[in-house]
Amino acid sequence: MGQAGIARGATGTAWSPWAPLPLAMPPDSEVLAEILGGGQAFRWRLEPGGEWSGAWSRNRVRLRHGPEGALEWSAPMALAAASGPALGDYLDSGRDPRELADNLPWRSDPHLARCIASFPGLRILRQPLGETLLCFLCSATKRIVQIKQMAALLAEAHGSRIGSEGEPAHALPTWQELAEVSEADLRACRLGFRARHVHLTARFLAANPGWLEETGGAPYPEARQRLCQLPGVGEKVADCVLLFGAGRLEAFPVDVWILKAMSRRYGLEGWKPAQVAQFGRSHFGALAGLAQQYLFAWERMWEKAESGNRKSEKKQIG
DNA sequence: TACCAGGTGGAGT
DNA sequence: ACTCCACATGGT
Repeated sequence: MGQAGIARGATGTAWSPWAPLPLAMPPDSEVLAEILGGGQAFRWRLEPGGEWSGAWSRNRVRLRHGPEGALEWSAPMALAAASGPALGDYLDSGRDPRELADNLPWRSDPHLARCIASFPGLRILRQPLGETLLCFLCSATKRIVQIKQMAALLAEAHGSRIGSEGEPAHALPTWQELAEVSEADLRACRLGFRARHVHLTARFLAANPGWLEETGGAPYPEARQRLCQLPGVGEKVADCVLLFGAGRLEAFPVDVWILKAMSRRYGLEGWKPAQVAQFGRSHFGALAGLAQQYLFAWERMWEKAESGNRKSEKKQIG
């Protein structure tokens, strides 16, 4: 594959040659895993070869580390011309994550400083608004791997094909497409009680064209309020949609991990989610959502390490 | 086997 | 306004 020309995978899909992806502060493999697989997006998977394959809108790409820690991308030949710019936009390549993080109040917040240092180059993705809404409607009381599974089933069953073959080969269904899908068929995608929310939201959005796009452009408080009118969307999901699907970095989603983090690291024991959200926006400021992602990543890493420690203790004692 | 997962909505105080 | 709980499903 070193020579010029196209690569052909085992499935027969022709992929463009690997091309460099210019990125300030490219993430190492751990941080890349946090960006693509850490709960912002649910359409990426780590292939056996070590590269990531993902899909959004009508795009499909593969991503891997090249020489010097830089990132390289490849896409199905027919889509490759559009995929480069699209991937740059998706990864917010125009911004330097170090500069963004430097505008967080880490100087007066030792825990935040520690989180930022642990995930250098962490980025907030710029995902399509509709897809972000769909995935986070599915997210309620589910683990990330399960949300990925639901998204994959929805795409396969109800999304249009992207490119020719290989995985993931289907786009997520649009809201127009979802409006034609019965609640029972959504349940068949293992959505459980979330199927009703997706179904009702789809009917609403199909009946109100432009509503979602208008919401994405509205000022934060109004956008949040509008999203919360959708069935299945509460304050947490609304904030995730605005943060990951509309680039609204002031949104501060509060899930169980952030509740733990704010309780353990900031002493906010027993605080309600709405109170924590208010605290987060005011303490972390205009980039609160970025701070949130650092806290989220750090807390999950910490708990994983903690459970690992307990296991090895048990081993030694028993 | 219980308990938990990037929660929300409705009912009852 | 606040508290409690059902809601589907799969993993530990």
